[in-house]
Amino acid sequence: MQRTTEDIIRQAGLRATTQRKTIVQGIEVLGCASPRDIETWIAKHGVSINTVTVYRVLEALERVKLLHRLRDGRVSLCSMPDTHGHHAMLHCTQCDAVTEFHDERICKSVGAHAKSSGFSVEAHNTEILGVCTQCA
Amino acid sequence: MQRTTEDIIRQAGLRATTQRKTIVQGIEVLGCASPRDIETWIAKHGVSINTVTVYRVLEALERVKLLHRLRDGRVSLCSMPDTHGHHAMLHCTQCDAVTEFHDERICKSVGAHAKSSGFSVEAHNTEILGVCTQCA
DNA sequence: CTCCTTGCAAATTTTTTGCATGCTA
DNA sequence: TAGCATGCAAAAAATTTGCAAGGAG
Repeated sequence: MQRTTEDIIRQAGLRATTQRKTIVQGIEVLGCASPRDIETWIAKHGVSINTVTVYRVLEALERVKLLHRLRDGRVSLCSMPDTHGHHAMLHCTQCDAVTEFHDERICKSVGAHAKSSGFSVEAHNTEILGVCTQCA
Repeated sequence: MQRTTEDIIRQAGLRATTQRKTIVQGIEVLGCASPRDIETWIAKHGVSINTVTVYRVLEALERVKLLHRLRDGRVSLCSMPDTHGHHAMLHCTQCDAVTEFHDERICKSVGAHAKSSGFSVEAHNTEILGVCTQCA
């Protein structure tokens, strides 16, 4: 797992520092979290990462599209950073787990609407709130 | 227009105060805006509304589903508050105009995915970033 | 007239910046 | 090593809270 996290970060073109690996793992466990949530989670698990560092790491991860920013200000890991186009996220409001999927049909629908109104699409994503099987 | 803004607020079950009407009109003009943007816009247009009031009004409008919260923390008016289910927003990154539409196909796709993974959907919306005709 | 809203003051919390030091590639 | 990353201190900005006064229905 350690290995994998490191690879993910490297492949995105970033240096795999301890802090970055830890933060990615934290988000992975939390599902989705605010900068504060992440800092707190890390603090509870032995080490400790500076608040400023958390912000800067999130900024870096976002820049290389390794994470999604949700509407409530929290972030979640992008599980398919290489897949371009639409990303849809099923976000469980109970446990905060975020499951992502790619849907070609949604892309097409969005594209059709954009085209008919002359809108040029740069990015699009869908956030779905609800309750997952575990929590139901 | 004044009349309409008032009706929109009333129909949502809120008291139509001067501040609420002004804020709704501000967001309408701005397309999408942060609490600060709204306060600034209003200040530039004669009157002045307290920062705290802006926050509380946004909170109230959100509660009755009269506005959307975007991923960058800004808000936009919901142009179809009565339509339940999916809301898709075309957000122009140049002029900040937000055009909303409802798409049954997207709903179906989302529903299909949710069903297959046992996820119970409460709400979902799509945010599309790009450039509108006016700005292209 | 009653209850919801607003404004004001002030506390909190969140986010940003500059700079010296530390650590990856 | 060279250059990016982190920590620390502190500033700036955003958001929240309590309470008295104001306004809508």
